[in-house]
Amino acid sequence: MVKQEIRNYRGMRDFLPEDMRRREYVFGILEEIFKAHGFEKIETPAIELWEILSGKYGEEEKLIYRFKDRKGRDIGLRYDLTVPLARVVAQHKSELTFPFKRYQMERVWRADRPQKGRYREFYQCDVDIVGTKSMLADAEVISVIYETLKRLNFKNFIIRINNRKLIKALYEKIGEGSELEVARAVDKMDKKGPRGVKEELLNRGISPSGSDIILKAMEIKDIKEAKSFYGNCEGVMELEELFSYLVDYGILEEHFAYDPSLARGLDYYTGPIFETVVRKPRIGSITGGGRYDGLIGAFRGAEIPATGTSLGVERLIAVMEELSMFPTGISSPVDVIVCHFAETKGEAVKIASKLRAEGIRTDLYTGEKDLRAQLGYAAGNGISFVVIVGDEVKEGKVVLKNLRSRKQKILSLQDVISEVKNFAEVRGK
RNA sequence: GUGAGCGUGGCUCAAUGGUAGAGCAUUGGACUGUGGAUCCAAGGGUUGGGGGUUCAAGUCCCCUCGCUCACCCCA
Repeated sequence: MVKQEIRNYRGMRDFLPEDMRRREYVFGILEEIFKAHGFEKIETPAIELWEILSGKYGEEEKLIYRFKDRKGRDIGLRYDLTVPLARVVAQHKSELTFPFKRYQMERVWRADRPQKGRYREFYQCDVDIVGTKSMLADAEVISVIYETLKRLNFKNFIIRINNRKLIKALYEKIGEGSELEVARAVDKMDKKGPRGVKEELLNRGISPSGSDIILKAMEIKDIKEAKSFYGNCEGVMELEELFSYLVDYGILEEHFAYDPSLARGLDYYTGPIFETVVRKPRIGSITGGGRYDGLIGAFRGAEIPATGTSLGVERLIAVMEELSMFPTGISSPVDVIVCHFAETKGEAVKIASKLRAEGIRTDLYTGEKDLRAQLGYAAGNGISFVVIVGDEVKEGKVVLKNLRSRKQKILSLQDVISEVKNFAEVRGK
């Protein structure tokens, strides 16, 4: 037999139990918040027909995993959850009620080169509202982002907000290059500063005077200034309305801001765009989204407006890990483990069953090692309570040992149940 | 796609161009009911792969594959 490589395909990860505990904690909170805002969950296939995916992402299209099936049909792995949503809406329009609020938490694939916080297979969590042009929908989406981050205990985050219409207006104002080139250059403000952006603009063939106008627009600090710069255009009015709602939602001003340099790479955005950044671990954006009124129309004649965001769970987790933001309570999968000796295995099974029937999360030691090793197993899994089934079982008693305090007592099964339940409840809060 | 750094037992890492090693893990034995123990012993490697320089290469050079980080772009 030829020695085979045992490894993952590049950019693909295995999630071991320890990883999954943290992941499910985050997923659970996301889902809780989505549901609390009236969003419903859907799922769509990993594979889409190529024609569904093609032409939606601009230059990003080269990062789509593309294959042929056995009959030579052109297919691809989904690149995000927004285009599949657009297909679903176009395809099942008559079965949906609008405005349609849905969330989705699934894998997406990108044939990118991996690096910190970036993988070829990763989960995205999308929340979108389809079928309304109201800025209230955009505000609702931003509120979900805000509530989620608050709930996960994020402190230093800022939701940057801009409007594609203002980038377009800026491009029309100077009438040089293309909207996309202006967007690309302006987007580098964060990393390269004004001088770097100017250089980018000049390299892209935009005149010095045009560049100066753009740089001036980049100095705009708030929506009021934007109004005097752009006039009473649609882009400004939308943002004005949006910002007033954000205040109504109670979103603190330190957590959102008008940012003229936010552009976002994807082609399909048409209105307000937003993304969340954290200062501390340098990891790029943790959420990104915006309004895409034209995308669904690309599948279906009639235009259906939509807005939404994607939350980058992988990056949320990366930040939380780096800043030790996970609560300690999620370290143990069970409340109690039942340990036993050669002569008491049968009794141990019965006791474990009774504990489980009481709704107590119970592990039963399934190995063949001695008590010392069984306690080691319990400690290694972060389990708080051990029930030791020994000779005392003849008198209807077992040993309940608390691994944290190292104290133990001989109790009846009833007393064990109430003691463990008590503890589990306290910890649950 | 571009650039940089790194590849040594399953894992973490040693080894001036001069006999490939340690710790952990694994397996067997000792230890009969209290925190992954301890003691004894064993197995495990074409130093990612290929070529070159040299009396001699884990070490130097070239190619290739892989990993990591950055750029581009993105979550």
